[in-house]
Amino acid sequence: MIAQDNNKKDDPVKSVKDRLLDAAEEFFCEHGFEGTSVRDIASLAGCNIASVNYYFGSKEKLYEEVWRRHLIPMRDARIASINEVISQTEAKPDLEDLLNSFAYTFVGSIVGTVGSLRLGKLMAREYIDSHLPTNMFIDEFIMPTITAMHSALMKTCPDLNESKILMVIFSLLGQLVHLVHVNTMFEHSSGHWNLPGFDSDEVIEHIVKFSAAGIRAYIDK
Amino acid sequence: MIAQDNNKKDDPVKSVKDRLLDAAEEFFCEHGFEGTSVRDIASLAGCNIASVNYYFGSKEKLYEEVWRRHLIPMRDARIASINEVISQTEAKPDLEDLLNSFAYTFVGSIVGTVGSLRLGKLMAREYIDSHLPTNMFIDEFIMPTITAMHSALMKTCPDLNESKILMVIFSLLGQLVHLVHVNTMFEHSSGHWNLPGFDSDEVIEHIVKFSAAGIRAYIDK
DNA sequence: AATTGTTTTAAACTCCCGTATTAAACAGTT
DNA sequence: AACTGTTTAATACGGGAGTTTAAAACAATT
Repeated sequence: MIAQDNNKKDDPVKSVKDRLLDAAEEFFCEHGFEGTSVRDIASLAGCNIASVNYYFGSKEKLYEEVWRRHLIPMRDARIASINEVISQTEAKPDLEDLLNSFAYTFVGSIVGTVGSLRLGKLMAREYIDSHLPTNMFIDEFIMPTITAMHSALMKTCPDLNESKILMVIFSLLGQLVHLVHVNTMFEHSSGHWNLPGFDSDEVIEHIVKFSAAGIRAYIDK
Repeated sequence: MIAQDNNKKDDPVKSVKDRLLDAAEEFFCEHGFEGTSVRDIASLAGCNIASVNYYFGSKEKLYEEVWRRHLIPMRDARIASINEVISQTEAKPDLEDLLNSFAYTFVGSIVGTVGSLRLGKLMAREYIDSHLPTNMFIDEFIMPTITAMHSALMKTCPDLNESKILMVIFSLLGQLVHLVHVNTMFEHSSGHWNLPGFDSDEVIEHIVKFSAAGIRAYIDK
């Protein structure tokens, strides 16, 4: 038998279905939906081409499965990190605590571990052209997170005009998404333009300070 | 001869090369590089498939040409808007003026006119998986803009620690890029989740106020 | 009018795609 | 051991991709 390099067939513990999901995730994140073939996936998973259709029915269904594996846990982790801060105390929670907790969970669930690092790219791709069922990404993922942050901010900053809350969430998300993008870009650049001293923790610390000041600009007046 | 609908063959003033560039831009923005075929482009331009290779050599080269048409003007407009503010007065320029001018130029050059609206999508796609020559996007476009903004901020906020300047530029760009992304998303959503009162001008006004406060958090201490 | 160089055309070429088919290998039960 | 349902395997199918080719159409010059 010809040796098959660079695949995951030898992993004895994972089932074919899981190996397919892992391989699909890697390829979808790296090259997008249209950019990856079921042959690529099957080859990396170390199994036959027909397995994709056998286990998932189609390439689209496999893509959706890849998403569902992480979508719900990510969303729940973010919402939980929000609720954790605002339920710690009966009194008004600290703004910096809320921002810090949310920022770390937001970025950490994407770039934290090596295995889920690529999810940032997957998210960004889905932003632009969706291959998921209609608005599943927005409705089941983005909106619940925004809603949780919305009520948390109302409790943390009672004096903040409600019409401005969406704005500050917008700014916060913009910075965090940008951080994820930059992180994923660095992963694949040839490295000749890596910014000096670009440390994720440092950037998060900055985002918290920067955003807290931005939010308070609407309060202190 | 069979009538060819929905193409631009009838435009008498534009050359085949320009029609190809227009058609390619439309398709590349809408469906991405891998998502569009040279047959689509040629059909929309109202010319033969072989014309793409005849005039541009390859699909990749055509894509690069599409970029170059807008890359340089956009970059120059942004840098000019920065320099305009800081050269208006011999004294220290106003921070809000700088941010406001840059923000409007940044967003306006992408979503301002109908014709260049799609550039937001093109940018967003290029962020994720580049089909341009290595780092052409970063080196020729992003970096010069950051550098111009860097020196402008140094002049506007002399007390701002230089190590923090990159951070605040990061935050500013993150919010602006996010605004562009959201704008492009709304363009193609089914509209059932359009945020109430999401007005670009209002958001820019917010970003300026939010960011100015964030920047001053590093100064007033 | 003939010639030359350029542009446009239709068709073919080669390659890879997602999926379907069919049979072989396997695992568990009787 | 034979049967049964599940999983893997090799292969074929129809289609679309980017590119190339060679001839036709055109334009300009002599």
